[in-house]
Amino acid sequence: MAITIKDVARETNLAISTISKFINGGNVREANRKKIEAAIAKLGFVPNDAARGLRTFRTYTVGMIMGGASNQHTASIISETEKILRSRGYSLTFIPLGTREESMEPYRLKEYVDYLTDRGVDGLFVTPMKNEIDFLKSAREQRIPVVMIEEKAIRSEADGVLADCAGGAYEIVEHLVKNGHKKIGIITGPRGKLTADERRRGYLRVMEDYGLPLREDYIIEGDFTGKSGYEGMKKLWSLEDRPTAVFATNYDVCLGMLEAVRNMGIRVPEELSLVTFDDFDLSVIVQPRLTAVRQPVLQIAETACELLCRRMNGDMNDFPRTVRLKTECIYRDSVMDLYRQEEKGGD
Amino acid sequence: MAITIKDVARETNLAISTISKFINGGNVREANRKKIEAAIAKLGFVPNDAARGLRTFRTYTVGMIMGGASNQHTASIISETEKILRSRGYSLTFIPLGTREESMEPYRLKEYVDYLTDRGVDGLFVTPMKNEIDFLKSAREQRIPVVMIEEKAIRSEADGVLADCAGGAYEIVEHLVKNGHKKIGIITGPRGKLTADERRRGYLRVMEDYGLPLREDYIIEGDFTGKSGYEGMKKLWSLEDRPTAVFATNYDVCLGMLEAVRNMGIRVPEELSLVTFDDFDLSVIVQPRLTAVRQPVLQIAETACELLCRRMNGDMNDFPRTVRLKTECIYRDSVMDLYRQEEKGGD
DNA sequence: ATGAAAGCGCTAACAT
DNA sequence: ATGTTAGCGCTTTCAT
Repeated sequence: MAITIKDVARETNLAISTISKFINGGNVREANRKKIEAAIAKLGFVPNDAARGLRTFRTYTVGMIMGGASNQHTASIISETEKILRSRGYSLTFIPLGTREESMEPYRLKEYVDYLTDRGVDGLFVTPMKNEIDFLKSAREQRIPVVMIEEKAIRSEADGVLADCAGGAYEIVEHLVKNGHKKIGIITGPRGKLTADERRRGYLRVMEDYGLPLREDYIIEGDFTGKSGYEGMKKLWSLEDRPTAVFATNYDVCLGMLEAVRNMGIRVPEELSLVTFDDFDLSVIVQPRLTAVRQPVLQIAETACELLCRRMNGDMNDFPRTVRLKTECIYRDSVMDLYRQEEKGGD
Repeated sequence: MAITIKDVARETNLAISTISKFINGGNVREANRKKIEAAIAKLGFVPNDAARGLRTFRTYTVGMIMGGASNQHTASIISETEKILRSRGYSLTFIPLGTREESMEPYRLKEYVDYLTDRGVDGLFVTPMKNEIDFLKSAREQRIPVVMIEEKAIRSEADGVLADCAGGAYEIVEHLVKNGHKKIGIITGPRGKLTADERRRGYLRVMEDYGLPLREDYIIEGDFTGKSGYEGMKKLWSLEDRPTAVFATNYDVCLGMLEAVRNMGIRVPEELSLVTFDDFDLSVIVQPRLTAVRQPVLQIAETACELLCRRMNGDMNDFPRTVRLKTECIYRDSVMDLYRQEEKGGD
């Protein structure tokens, strides 16, 4: 950091303001442009962001508060987001939310947002596990734009980019129905969390549209943790009239569910069919390979960056905006075709 | 960011420099201390890091270049590191290396280091997938301390914190031997990568110490990717004289190996015993549960932070330092006891 | 212990 | 198009 704009000015015999202008894309005489470029290269000058930020009231930094990336899905979003942001001149200050083993630390969210807005960020990505009371307060007060990824604040105080959860859930549950399943269990996410509610809604709509009876004992209230998946599965299997298929509404729930399935020695899909939201990166090694809803992670990242950058540039045109991205169902081996089984004379 | 130190000075009728002194832990009269604290609380003053950094030539930011966190192991390190650093007043600028699906992007490492040192960081954590030529050059020139996590630069230009790989590998391979295995395959990491070389060494030492013949066809040269695990396993299984056990030297290799095992319908541990480096967070759902070497992730994070903070405070006392942390073997169900099998009259 | 003032590197308003 | 200069918020001598 020894080389400053002053050194470049001296080297080129130009005023520092001219150098500054050049750096920021202003017009300079062709001859000077070359001189400046040469000097910058020779000296290895890099603008000091702290100094620049002091004047412009910008930090060229974007904060990101997100789950601990213990799955490919989240990891891809982080990775892609960082790459795009960096290409646009922002670096990423990252605060990981607790990983699966730890507690969910739900009540820290506001603290993290405050921390980042205090330290200074030009924008913020947040993917809450659970919405806290007015956790975006400091961002709002300081007019720091926030884009929520994979979630949407109830009070529309931020933009949101998320998958079409209801649609994805609908499609995958419908797949079960089309394969002859009528007794379908679901392990849900926490009430009040939009993505959770929507996935539940997708399930409910399929049941409604196909005229299938809604059984309360098949709807397990979970909270998107592995534990709730594990216990939910146990509960479902302990029913007298067991479901023939279960829908896990996110990655962690699915993990817990699989653990229970394994512990109880349930054969999939012979005894029980399984589908899940969030594509399972380890599906290649999990027996059998899971039929799943895949979220368009790259698109989510791109859209979120695009939106946040627009906001950071002051374009609040369509605020608050909620962008929905289509999901994709990946059909694998975890669903039994009950019709075919019947033909074969099976149970 | 509207409230500045000036406002606090005005509110308290003290000089700016006194407020500054107080903020930085200097001595002020008791009465003034109270006045200042009250004013800060009332106004909600937060020091501007950009301005502060402009004077102190610090950014209060630490860079981290690390794998994309697609497994629990990496996620825990990132999460823990960020938490510790934040408690010490640093925020984390994160650059994820490519996730598993993508290319390894090995030749970008230097670019990332340059980016971070240019943007300005007080310190740097790096976990390279592969060492590039002098990728720490810019950090060295700018005297930005670097702590390598889970790796150690060949040229000792940085501190390193890593698990006792050779020891861990030794222990887990020895476990195979103790269970009667003599024909043991290994899928290695890339030559020249310290952690890879050490894990290989642990394997070799067991073979040496127990007087087991070293068979070249059992040593598969991999590169720590899932692909090499997959292909390595296929190669091993295609041998006329197959190994009875295989050692996967990292998480990704293990994943690939498991995929191959699954595709070829190999029964574990009946036909083949498996052990792996890096504890498998999904071991609960992988059939059978894998015997693995667990790295002390929390300790690694703590030690790395401790070391980097010392360096950032100018304490280069024991530089360059390499800290070794003991691993732990988790014994599960993926290893067949060949002795017991013999008694039973098995093959 | 407190205050006055210089200046970190940069941008932006204004003057040329 | 280029130069001059003030000042962003803070730390840090140097006086007092």
